[in-house]
Amino acid sequence: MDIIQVYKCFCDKTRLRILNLLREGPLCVCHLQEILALPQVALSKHLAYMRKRDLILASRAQNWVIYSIPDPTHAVLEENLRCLQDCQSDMPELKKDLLRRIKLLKKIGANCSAAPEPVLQSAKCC
Amino acid sequence: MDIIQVYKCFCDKTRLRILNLLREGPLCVCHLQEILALPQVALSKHLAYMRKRDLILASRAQNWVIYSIPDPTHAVLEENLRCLQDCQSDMPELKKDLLRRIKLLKKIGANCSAAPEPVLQSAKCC
DNA sequence: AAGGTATATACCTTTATAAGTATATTACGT
DNA sequence: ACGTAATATACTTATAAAGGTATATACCTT
Repeated sequence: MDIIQVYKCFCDKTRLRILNLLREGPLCVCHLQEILALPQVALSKHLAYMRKRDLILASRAQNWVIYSIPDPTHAVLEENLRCLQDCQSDMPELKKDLLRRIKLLKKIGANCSAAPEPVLQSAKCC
Repeated sequence: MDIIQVYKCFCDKTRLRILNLLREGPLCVCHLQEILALPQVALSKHLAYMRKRDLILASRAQNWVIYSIPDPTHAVLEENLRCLQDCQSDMPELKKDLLRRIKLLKKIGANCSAAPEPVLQSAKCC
């Protein structure tokens, strides 16, 4: 992993918000979309950007794509993901996003987040 | 300090090399130039880029401008500067730059690096 | 096969960045 | 005042990135 590419991923607000969320656990695109309240295409492109640089991992589960942070990761990435926690005060969005995440997961029963490859039986996302 | 601006500074190889050097102590532009073996204008622009974002500090000493990393700095910056040490293996240039720095400082007597505002009496840089 | 939902890609436009050449600025020595 | 060294800025060009609109792909349900 190229550390410059890691920094490139971190130098955009939307990507920081995405990483901040995935740090807590996997999420499908539609949930990210709901939490971040951003257009689908914007999200999709930022996700592709980070996927291409190996910061995040996509796995398809039926109709949905679940994004997550791969487990054994680079030290720089690890450290900066950890930093995101301390940056909640610098970027109020981060804190709000996490609250919205909890709220959403409570509402839907935490399916997506709990398992990296959830078994979804209905046509409803989680 | 805006953490996104910190990451923007870190996502360029030349800037990483500059920060890696300044981490060890202040340096004037001409020494940076000698160590990094890059055109003056390139250096000057990257320094301006980081100066504008408060990552580095410029202080004039006679004919020279000494760059340094301000002392009480942001946690994210602090952490990533520290990370640079561990990234020596990821980016071999970093290690080589530090060696060239030592060599240069030995040659000139470590003037620039030792004092943030060195007293230079001759027209020779350090 | 057909239609719907979820996600990704193509294409366009605007803005940011990087690197180069030339020139300006600042401070020094004479 | 003049010349010179050190550094910064203006200008140009090329490339990357961000956001938008439209469209394509993948999978599911019927």
